[in-house]
Amino acid sequence: MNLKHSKQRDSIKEFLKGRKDHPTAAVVYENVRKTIPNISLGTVYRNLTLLADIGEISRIHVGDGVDHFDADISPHYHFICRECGNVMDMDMDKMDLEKAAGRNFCGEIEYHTICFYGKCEKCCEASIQKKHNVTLC
Amino acid sequence: MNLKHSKQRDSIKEFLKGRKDHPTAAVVYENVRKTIPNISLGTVYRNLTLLADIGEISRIHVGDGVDHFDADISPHYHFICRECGNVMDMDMDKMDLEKAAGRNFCGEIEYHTICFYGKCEKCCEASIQKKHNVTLC
DNA sequence: TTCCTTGCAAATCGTTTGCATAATG
DNA sequence: CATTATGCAAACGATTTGCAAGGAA
Repeated sequence: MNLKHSKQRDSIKEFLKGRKDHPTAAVVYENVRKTIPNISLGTVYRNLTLLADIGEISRIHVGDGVDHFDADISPHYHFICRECGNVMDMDMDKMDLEKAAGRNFCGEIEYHTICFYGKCEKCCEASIQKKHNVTLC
Repeated sequence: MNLKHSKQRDSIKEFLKGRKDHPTAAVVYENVRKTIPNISLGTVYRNLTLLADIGEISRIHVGDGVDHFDADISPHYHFICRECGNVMDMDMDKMDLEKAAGRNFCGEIEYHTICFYGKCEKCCEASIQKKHNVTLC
């Protein structure tokens, strides 16, 4: 399978590279549409799938029923805010868990993912503000 | 909201308790149907969602596009075979990752999930058999 | 009787796909 | 030219929901 260039794919890649959050296909679509107004959702999905398949981006499952995409393919973990749904990168080293996991396991472990869930900084502040009716700086 | 008894919900719970794999709603439906032939898929979904919401079972997202359910609500990690799709429990201690994760993170971490991906024992054996055209005992 | 639960079918949501046309190399 | 990519719309699979009827407290 030989790839050919397309401005649609380039725009999708470029948009994704400029984001540190983890946009869904719908978000990618809405944004790339500003540059290429007649791009179709199908094209966005096709390219995201293709880019993920060839390893240029990664597809993230966080359990909210929607796929998220990430231009950062270096190994890292994610945090998902249960309040606002935001998906963010965790600033922590990749753990050497596969050796420990393999101790009681017959089979081949290829990789692992970790998702942390809770309340993000913004949502923590928001709930404090709401509770005490104050504005934090 | 007060719960009332129903044989449908009881059957769903009982079926789930008897399984160590992590059935999907469709699998639960197919099996509970053997006992209650006219149960509807909607009822299965409604009850699985309810049971998960009240914490009697847990809903697992492994990234295959389908929700899995688990009667074992004790903290543990999962392995997903990329060949056959099976979801199995990992026999390893829960890691104390949240302290390390919280070091560079402002916000509240409530819990975390880990999924290991690879090839399960069965699928490993199957590919060896295929490669060497032998039958392992 | 109250109101929770069900079965059924239709609706919804995210994603994929078929097809004719356009763009790339 | 051969082949890949696109837009569009229809199809799809998993899950949810509205509603009238049934069942538990």
